[in-house]
Amino acid sequence: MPERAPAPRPDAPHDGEADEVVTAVLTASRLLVAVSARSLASVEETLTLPQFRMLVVLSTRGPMNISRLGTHLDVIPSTAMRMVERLTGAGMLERELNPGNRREILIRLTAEGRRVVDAATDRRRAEIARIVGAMPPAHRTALVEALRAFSEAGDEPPVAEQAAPARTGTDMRW
Amino acid sequence: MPERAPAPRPDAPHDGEADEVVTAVLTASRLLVAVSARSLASVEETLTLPQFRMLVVLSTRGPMNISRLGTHLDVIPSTAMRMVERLTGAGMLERELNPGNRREILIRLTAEGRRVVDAATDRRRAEIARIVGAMPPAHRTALVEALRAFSEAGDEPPVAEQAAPARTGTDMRW
DNA sequence: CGGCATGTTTGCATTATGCAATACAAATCA
DNA sequence: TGATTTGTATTGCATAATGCAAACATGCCG
Repeated sequence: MPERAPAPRPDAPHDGEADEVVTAVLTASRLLVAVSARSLASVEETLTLPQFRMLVVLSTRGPMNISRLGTHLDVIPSTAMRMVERLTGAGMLERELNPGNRREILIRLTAEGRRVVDAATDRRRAEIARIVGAMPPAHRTALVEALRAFSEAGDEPPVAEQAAPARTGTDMRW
Repeated sequence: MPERAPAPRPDAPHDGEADEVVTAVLTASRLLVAVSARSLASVEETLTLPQFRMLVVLSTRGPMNISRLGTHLDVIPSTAMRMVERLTGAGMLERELNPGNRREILIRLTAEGRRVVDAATDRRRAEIARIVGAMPPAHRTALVEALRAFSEAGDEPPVAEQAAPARTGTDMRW
């Protein structure tokens, strides 16, 4: 392993307070992942997380071709291809020949696919809402603002070293 | 300890404020997962996320047998078995025959395995710290408290099977 | 038309996973 | 103590997710 020096290090290594924040974030992120997995499992036992992500992309962005679909999921076309085949076989997707361009094929959700997405999404939001509901109300508002600030701060393109698409063990990126 | 609702309603009401919180949480969670994937990829291209999780479990909980290891990762023994084989082949794990009980085998990290875990963990904490550092300081403290309340509200482990946190806190797992 | 770019498929290899069956070892029972 | 049951590890078999490279198909240009 190349001990490549990490480019971004704009902050002091061991600041007690910063450590506290980082730990809080990491802990919360673990909970969030667990919630997602649970919600999905409760709706569709046979659906994997990558498959669910594909349905979600099609649901929120509308029909698109295999390559673009793969791009949204950070996988190469061949992977997207096989996933589409499986989900088509499961009745959740359908392929539509694009009349204007015969080398592209539009992939779209079927009614069944949309049903699954909606059910899982509702379930996840409900689970998160349940957890939030168990928080002291004062913390709820603080959470919204703090998370917004956090998301905003993290939105910036990852400093340097963005070039590599970074090999994908990257599952569960709902 | 906050007044965590003893009987959380299984169905959450969809009032505007709750929706806001849920949306903020979902948005932040996407960012967190992306950060995790990036950090791992930047340290070890050949390591998958499940493999990394296995190393982390062994790092934070110490050596254990295949079955328990699988339990911590939510996979069945055969899956854990094969993962151990691969990671052993990669020089990150080693098997130790248990003298007191010949039907169990202890799996432990090698120095190389520990190095990988530490590097990836440091990298991830650094990335999060970078994001947090870009937040207004006032929001930082609010974030800690709010996330703690959130994690606590959602911490409903089936059993209390967590031993004392062996090392430097933060058993963030993946 | 001929080459280049864009998209889709296939072939091949590896990892992750679950289920079922097997092989041992330890514990329990009759 | 010998037979049965239980706990672990391991192997066989099957499917999904992935990447890379190569084979095709189609659209565009000069």
